[in-house]
Order: sequence, then structure tokens, then C-alpha cells
Amino acid sequence: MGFTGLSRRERQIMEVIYQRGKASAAEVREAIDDAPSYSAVRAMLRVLEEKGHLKHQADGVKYVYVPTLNPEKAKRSAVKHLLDTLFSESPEQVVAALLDVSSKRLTRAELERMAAMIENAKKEGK
Amino acid sequence: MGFTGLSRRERQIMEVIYQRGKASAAEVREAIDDAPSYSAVRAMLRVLEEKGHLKHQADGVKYVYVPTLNPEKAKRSAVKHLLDTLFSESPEQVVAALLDVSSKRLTRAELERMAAMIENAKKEGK
DNA sequence: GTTTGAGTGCTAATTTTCTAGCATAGTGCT
DNA sequence: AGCACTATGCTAGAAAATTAGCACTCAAAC
Repeated sequence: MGFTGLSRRERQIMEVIYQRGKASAAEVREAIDDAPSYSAVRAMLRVLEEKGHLKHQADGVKYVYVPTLNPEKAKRSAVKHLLDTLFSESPEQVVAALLDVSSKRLTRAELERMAAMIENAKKEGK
Repeated sequence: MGFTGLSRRERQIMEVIYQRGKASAAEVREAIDDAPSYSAVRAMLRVLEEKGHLKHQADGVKYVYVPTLNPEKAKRSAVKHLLDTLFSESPEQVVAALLDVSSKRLTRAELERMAAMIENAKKEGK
């Protein structure tokens, strides 16, 4: 499932939670730039849980929210969505943008590992 | 600018337009799954234009809408956002997901080109 | 030149999203 | 026990998004 179907705030909240893996209402609120009230955040967490996007665990007295969807699926789904919408199904362009955006931070080792993954895909696709 | 800040419908519409490069109100409507009325689509196109995300050109009698933001910037911005939220700043994981999602469609030539891009990045990062 | 069709601009109203605030409960401190 | 603090559950209301519908324009077909 993509983020389509979520309202603006809901999406913001889901993003924070995916980013951190899990988060309490207060943490979500802190992480949002133009954050709404604490009450509002709590209300929306409840709604997101109702809709099935989140579940919560009691951590001591408070609730910690976690995505329902397994992270790997979420990632694949997001990449697929990106391919469909912005990249006209062209994985190459994604790689290009990726290198462009993160070139400064990339170490040689990381690049090697990426190359290895691609090498591997070549073999498999034989 | 990412899609943050847009409402659910607005986002859907922007995605359609990025996907196709440009689109008329009728085309946008057709491309949306659970589409609202034609009027509704037109109204939102107008709003998106006011907000500066779209501009329109007259194509004969009708309007064709085009993104304001240059496609390259949009792509970079989207990839960056994805890195920030779901991928903990790890470009490798993006490549992994990408190969995973599109493995079936990838030709050898495409893989070669990706490999070449990475090779190139290695040299530059020297 | 008038009728028809496809388009636009606008506005009022509905629906959804978003928000604040109050009532309540548990914990820890004194 | 009483107080302060930090939670939660809930609900009413405000604000924003979404929608439908009408009035109008223009071009082409008749």
C-alpha cells in the first residue's frame, strides 16, 4: 500500500514513523515541522490505527506506534510508485537521480556494493 | 519541492500530470481511479495553478496543464525525500529495492548502463 | 444564424480533515 | 492523602478540501 489515500497530515505522520521505525505521539509531534497540537497528533494516530496503517504497543504508560506494513514491502511499494509516476518506468533514471542526490556522501565502498548488486542482477537475468 | 503540503486529491492530480508530462482536465480525470467529477478536477487544477505547482497552456480551445517545476528537479527532490523517509539515507537500499521491483523488466543493456553510471561516480569521487 | 458540443469561470454547499479542550487514570513525590 | 505530571479517550467545532451545478464563450455543423 502506498501513501495514496492518506490526507496530508496523515502522510506526514506516517513518514515520521517509517523514518524512525516507531514513535510516540510526542515524538511524532516534535518531528513535524509545522506541527499541529499534541491533541491533534494523538487523534490522527488513532485514525491511522483504525485505518490499519499503524498499530500501537504500550511502552510503560505510553503508546508507541509502529507501521503495520513490513518495512521491506513498504520500501518496494514506494520505489514502485516512484517508478510509475515520475520515472516512466525507467530504473536507470532512478539510479541517475540517486547518484546525483547523494553523490557527496557516497563512499567508494558503497559504490562497490551497488555495483555488485547490479552485477548480480546481470547474472541472474541470464 | 516535494508533494508535502498537498492534499490527497491534489497529490493524485500532480502525479498524473508528472506521469504524462502534461494533461487536460479530462485526461486527468480518466487517469484517476476513484475519480471525482469533471468539475472537481477542474477546480483543483485551478487551485494547483494558483499555488504555483502547475501552469496551463491553451491547446486549441482547451487547457493543457504542465508542472511548473522542471522534471529533473522534481525527480531529484522525490528521490531525496524517499531517502530521508523510508531508506535512512542509504542509497544502497534504494538500489536493492529498485532491482527487486523491476528485475523482470530489466534488460542486460539497462543493467550495463546502470553499472556504467556507478563506475563513473567512482571515478569522480576519487 | 442558430443549434450543439466542448470547453471555461465561478460559487455555494457538502464532506473530510484537522484542531482544541475537557474528563479521566496512573505514577511518583512529599 | 494530596499534588503535579504525563498519559489516554472522547467530542464538538473550525478550517480546509472536495464536490456539483449553473452561466457563459467559442467553433463548427447544419
